[in-house]
Amino acid sequence: MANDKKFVKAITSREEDFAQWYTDVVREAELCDYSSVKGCLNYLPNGYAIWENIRADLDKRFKETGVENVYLPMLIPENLLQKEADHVEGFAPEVAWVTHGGMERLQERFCIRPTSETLFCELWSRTVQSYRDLPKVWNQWNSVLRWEKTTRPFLRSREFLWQEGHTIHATYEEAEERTLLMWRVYRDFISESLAIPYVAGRKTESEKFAGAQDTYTVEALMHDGKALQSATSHFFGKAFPDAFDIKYLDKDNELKSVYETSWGLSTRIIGAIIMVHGDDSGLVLPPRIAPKQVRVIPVAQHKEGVLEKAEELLAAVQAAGIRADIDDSEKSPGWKFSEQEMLGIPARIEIGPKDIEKKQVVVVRRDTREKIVFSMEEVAEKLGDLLETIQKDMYDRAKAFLDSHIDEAVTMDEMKEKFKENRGFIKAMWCGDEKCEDEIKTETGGAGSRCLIEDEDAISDTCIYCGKKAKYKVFWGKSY
RNA sequence: CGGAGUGUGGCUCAGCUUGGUAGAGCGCUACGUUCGGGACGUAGAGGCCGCAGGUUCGAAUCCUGUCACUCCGACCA
Repeated sequence: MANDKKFVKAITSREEDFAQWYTDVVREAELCDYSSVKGCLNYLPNGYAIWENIRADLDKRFKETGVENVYLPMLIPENLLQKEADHVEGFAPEVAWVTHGGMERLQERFCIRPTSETLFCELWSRTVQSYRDLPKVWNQWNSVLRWEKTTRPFLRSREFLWQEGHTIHATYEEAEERTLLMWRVYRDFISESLAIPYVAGRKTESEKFAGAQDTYTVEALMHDGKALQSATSHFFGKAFPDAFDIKYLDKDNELKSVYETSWGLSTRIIGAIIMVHGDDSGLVLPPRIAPKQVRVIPVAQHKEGVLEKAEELLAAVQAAGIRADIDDSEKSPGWKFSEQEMLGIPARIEIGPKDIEKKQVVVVRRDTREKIVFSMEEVAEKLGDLLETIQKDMYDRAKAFLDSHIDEAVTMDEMKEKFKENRGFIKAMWCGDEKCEDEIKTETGGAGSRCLIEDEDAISDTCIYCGKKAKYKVFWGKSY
């Protein structure tokens, strides 16, 4: 009777209904709460703490490359947004407008920023005059608003948190270098800190960011076989800055154009962490960004000395530089185990009367559920290594999953068949014609071009769809 | 924006077909017993049934309108 789980609410399994599993995890791990405004989230402590850690880690990496942080307004006058044609066209359908100030209708309406290229450019057009003012390598941590029709927590919300980096440079080469550098920073961050493997490359013409000359993407593979664009770095060339008339006087006394980049990573990445690492018991967080890395769970804590010993252990673990807490609530141990697993805390320490007697503790890994017995003295010092092992194993498992979901195809029939049996990425040749790209997406039931593959040998000479001469090798996949 | 669905204590839902003034489980509070994989007992607190009209002696229930949310598509970080 003690283990009768009839009334305990379990989350939906991943195999049964992946979308429902995702929603269950988000809710049960208390990452966020649906607000009264569609598509806007209440970030709860568990979810926001993950974002804070992502932010701290990434911000450090940015600053190591010379990035400076700034903050620009949330409102953009309509005329500014209109300045770059492709950009307006790209964002117009999904911007929200502020039309009134108090009771009075505004002469010119403001849009709530969907992104801030225009504000940065307007600022630089007034302030950049000399080659001595270059480059500008700026970033801001903020939120943006896009009036999405369909929303899902973290993956697609109307307001979302992100960072948007914007830079201008004197030369084409320098700007391009920066674009590639930030792309590198994202890839390192995502694989090293989040334990998420990826495929990466340049976007096709149709998949590029509105107004960009080149867009470089980092694509992660979710457990259901769908891709998630996890970070992007854009090279704008000088079209955008020229539209805003950003000009500087060079050493040779000539007025010259600047070259621009922008790059961003959003709270969407939290969705990737959930869908890459999570399992049927809930969230599994990579130790490096987990708000709490270890939880101490006393067993039979009412018994003489248990709680004291547990507190002692917690202090020792914290002293070793590990983010740890203790669950000394009145709940049963079983409940606490499940809770710790749901929250994705990478490891727990169980300590009860039997352990104290034997001067040991039981450490349980979240990712594998493996139980390891440590002596009381060594646990604090060995935990750090264990967390690193967990981090590495999580990456390796995800990498093995990704590798086993990458395949290639030469004919459409082969491609369609492979998308049916083994979702993920399929490599195939493409002529470069947007029509073929569209048709491939339609025929495969939604597998679009994810990115170009530019460092590998061709599979064949002809486009998989039309049979004409192939220009590109491409990763195709269904995506979020 | 198309298709489908749902709005009833904090949560999940029953009640609606056939109108009579609101229920269950979980959670919450207090006390007691428990404690190595989501414990149990007893006693409590908590809801003008999404909103606005209408029909009726009487509406959670029937009618009209409206708003919101969820899921599936098309569009997007």
